[in-house]
Parts: sequence; structure tokens; C-alpha cells
Amino acid sequence: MPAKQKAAPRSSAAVEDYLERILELINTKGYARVVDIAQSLRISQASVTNMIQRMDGDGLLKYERYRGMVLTASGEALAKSITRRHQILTDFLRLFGLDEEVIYHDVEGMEHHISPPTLNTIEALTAQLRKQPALLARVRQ
Amino acid sequence: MPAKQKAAPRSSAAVEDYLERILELINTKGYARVVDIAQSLRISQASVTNMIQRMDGDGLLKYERYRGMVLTASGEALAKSITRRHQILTDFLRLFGLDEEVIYHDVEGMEHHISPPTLNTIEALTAQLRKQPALLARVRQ
DNA sequence: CAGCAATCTTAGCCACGGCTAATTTTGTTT
DNA sequence: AAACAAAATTAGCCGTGGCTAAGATTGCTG
Repeated sequence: MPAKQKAAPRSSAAVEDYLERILELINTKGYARVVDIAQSLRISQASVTNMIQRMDGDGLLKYERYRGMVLTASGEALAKSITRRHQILTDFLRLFGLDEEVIYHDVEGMEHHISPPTLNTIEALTAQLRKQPALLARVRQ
Repeated sequence: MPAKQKAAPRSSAAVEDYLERILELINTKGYARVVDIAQSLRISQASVTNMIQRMDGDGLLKYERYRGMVLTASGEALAKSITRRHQILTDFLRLFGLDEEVIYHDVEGMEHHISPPTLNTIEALTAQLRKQPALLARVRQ
């Protein structure tokens, strides 16, 4: 009998942030190093090492000391859905001429708390709003 | 010279949740007891006592052991702006026929991360969307 | 007014997710 | 290959915000 799975304790906002950055690094550089994750999240390397080890234990990635990490299938699937969610929210807020800094900050904060039905709704709303430039202009004031 | 203020260390999501409930209790029952706050937030009374003492130290409310609490002017102002923000987000999500449970959950999670410009935009968007029932119907599918 | 139940507080614990400082490993450079 | 720099890890710490168990205070009620 294989070892029991941890029954996925609902990944935290912090874990989601890590997954997002790791996938982005893998997509752009081919691999994700501790030092790059640390820089990207603006936290210490030590904190990254620590979290990576927890994520290995949770089955989100495979990690070998000093050597590197790869996302597992479930880690990658999760990272992709997190990235998609981030993109949908960013696309939505960009409709209104807000500062990119504000958009980034708000998306970064709220993305972890949007459920699938709400996300789908916002996606559909964005599509509809793109066809309504006059309405968007009024919202922008 | 009066004692130095703590320079308001950007109230956390947890503190905002407490303020929101305390104001609501005061508005509906006239006062906020530890036991009611605990029930409303679904946490233990001990945790509430602990947090209330910190919020007293931060100048958000005045608190007397075993006796009760009142919001300070700054605590009340903060609580009101938090409540307003909550309402604006709820009004927005209600446009789309989402389940009340989902709306409540998502607002509860994301409200702490919405900046004023984004909030104002969503408020304006809600007003515009109310005049577009056909568009809303399409978003609802 | 004595006793009891409700409420509140304290003490002590824990996980999370950061940090710095010190150490270890790796890889490059001469 | 020795030395050095960069990267990674470990050890030990801290604040936040939960928890339970035990004790203190309040207020009601017989």
C-alpha cells in the first residue's frame, strides 16, 4: 500500500504566491532557483528554502537539497489555475484605467479569495464590457 | 506632552474583521460583548479577549476588563469605512445572481485587499451596470 | 444573600511564515 | 586543485492569531 496522502490542506495564500512565481520562473528561465524565488517575492532565501521543503512534503513539488525542484502534476495544475485567476482579475481591472501599481497590488491581495463561480462571472463580465466602450468611459469618469 | 501614538501599523485583516463585527453588534444590540464577537467570528472567547486587548493598545477602542468596550473615534471611523467597503463589494457581486454564500465568502476574503481607487471604480461600475439589465443578463448566461 | 451559571480572563500552547547569522555545498576561476 | 564567490541550508528567533484548560468576576435567582 502506498503512503497516505496529506489530503491537501487547502493551500494558503503564501503557498499560492510561491506556486505562481515558481511557474513563472520555469516558464521564462526553464528552472526556479531559491535565490530567484526569494528575489521575486522579496523575502529571504532562508524563508524560501523553508517553504519549499514544506511544499515538497505537501506533494506540490519534488525537491532535492542543493539541487533544485520540479513541480508535481498537481502542483503544476494548481499553479496554472492560480496564474489564470491572476490574469482574469488583472484583465478586469485594466478595463478602468487604474494605475498598474494599484492593479498589481489589489490583484496580488485578493486573488487568493476568489471562488470559481465569481471568477467565471468576472471573466464573462470583462468580455461583455469590452464591447461597451461608452460605458467604460463613464466608469472611468 | 501626551503619550506617543503607535503610528497606526496598518491594521491587519484580522483586526478589520473584528472592527466590522463590533460595529455591527453595536448597531444592532447597542453594545459588543466578547461572547457575541466570538460567536459571530466563530472563534473562542479567549482569542477575542486577547485581540480586544491589543486593539485597546492600538487605540482602536477603549476596553475595561470584565466591563466592556467602546470604539474610539479613529476605531469607529475605520470600522465605518470597512463596512462601506464590504457593502460596495457585496452590491457589486449581487448584480450577477451568484449564491449569497459565495458572495459572502468572497467578499469576506478579498475586502481587506481592495484599495480606494479600485473600490471607487467598482462603485461606479455597479451604478452603470444597474442601468444595463440586458448586459447583466448576458453575464449571468 | 448565597449559590450558580454565564461571561470573561489568564496561562500556556501551537502552526504559519517571516527574519538574521552562521554554516555547508556548489561551481567557477586562476 | 585550491581558493573564492554564489547559492543553499540550518539553527534559532519573532509576531500574529488561533486554541484549550483553568480560574476569576459578574449577575441572576431561589
